Amino acid sequence: MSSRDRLIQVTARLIREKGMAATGINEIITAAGLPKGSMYHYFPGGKEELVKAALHSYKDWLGQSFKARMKGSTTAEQGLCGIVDFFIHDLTSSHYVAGCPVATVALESAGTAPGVTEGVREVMDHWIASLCAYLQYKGLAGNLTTATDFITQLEGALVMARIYQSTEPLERLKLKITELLQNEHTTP
Amino acid sequence: MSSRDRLIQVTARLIREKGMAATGINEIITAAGLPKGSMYHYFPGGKEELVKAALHSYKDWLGQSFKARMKGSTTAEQGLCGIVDFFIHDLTSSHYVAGCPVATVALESAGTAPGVTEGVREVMDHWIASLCAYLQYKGLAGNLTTATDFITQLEGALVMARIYQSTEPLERLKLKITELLQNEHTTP
DNA sequence: TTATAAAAATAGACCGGTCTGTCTATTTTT
DNA sequence: AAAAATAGACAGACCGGTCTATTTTTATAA
Repeated sequence: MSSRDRLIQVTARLIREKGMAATGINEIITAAGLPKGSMYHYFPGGKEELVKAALHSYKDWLGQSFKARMKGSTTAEQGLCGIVDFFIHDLTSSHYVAGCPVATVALESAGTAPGVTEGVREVMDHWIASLCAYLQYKGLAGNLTTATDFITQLEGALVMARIYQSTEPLERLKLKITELLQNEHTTP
Repeated sequence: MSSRDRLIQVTARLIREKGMAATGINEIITAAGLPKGSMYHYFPGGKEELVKAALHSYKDWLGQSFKARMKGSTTAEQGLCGIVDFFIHDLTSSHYVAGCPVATVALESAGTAPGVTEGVREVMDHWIASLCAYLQYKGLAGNLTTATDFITQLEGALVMARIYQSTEPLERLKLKITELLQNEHTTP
């Protein structure tokens, strides 16, 4: 992996675990095994640019994972269920250290760093659009609202899962998927 | 207000806006107009103890607000709607700087500071129990699950609201309250 | 193919500032 | 007089970021 990619990967992991403010530049370059010069060579914009690149990498990574789980399933219900399972696996295998890759940064930056929040928004938009395309592909009259509702509930479940160190909130979300899909295309 | 309370209030506001890691002790004491000696006099445990005290204050404050909105409403639907409206007001009047008081800290501390996460969990437990008691008071066969589901969806909506700087996620939650209550006590 | 110039990347010392936390006084209250 | 609270200097570590070399790679020309 290139030095640039290594910086992004390390940053992505650290901000996912403890957020942006608690993740230092020195910590990042030490974990990546690179000198500070390299970091500011690839990311002249400093920490903010690096964080945005890390968010961007999540956009691609999760977007791909979403598509894979969608296309590998026969029904929309199964697809959404697979996405939830994906996060269940991530949570348990990391002992609840790895939650939603962007939520922590989103809350940290909401009032203070508009540029970072914009990056978060781009990731969200991509996830929702990706999900929406899948729902339509599966023949559902799914619109952006349906996909947005699912992601919203997923975010809530991920917050609660990390607080209580339990997958129960996500298991409950899985139970509600059918109902969520049914209710959506009956309402205007 | 006592010096101790002032420290708690200031800390509560700051961690709500930008989290725990980005909020410094010096910033807190400056905003509170107190010397460092006072801070470590009241909170010998340092930053963590102060943050936990701030979380505790949120427990009381929001718990009271919840009860007030519940008792002031005729139906359970109206009560829950009032809670959502409470957050809508907080978000808009603060220009989306003030979201859920504990979510940011919850995500920041989930993997790194167990003591703080425990504080978050105590707040959540209190909110859920308070909500549950209200649902039963209103004659619903509401159990902990119903209240937990509502809070979970509220958390998700609050995250999305801050990302998109919009109250729409919360407005959509309001529309789903009736359905949420109906579905709950029909399932075992 | 080799010599050389230009560009890219690596390396880390260093800067001013801020971090949490400690410590000793001094003032205020009991 | 004793206890509580206020006051802030100070310490050692770390912060993000800048800056100058040095090494490595790439491109070009003989």
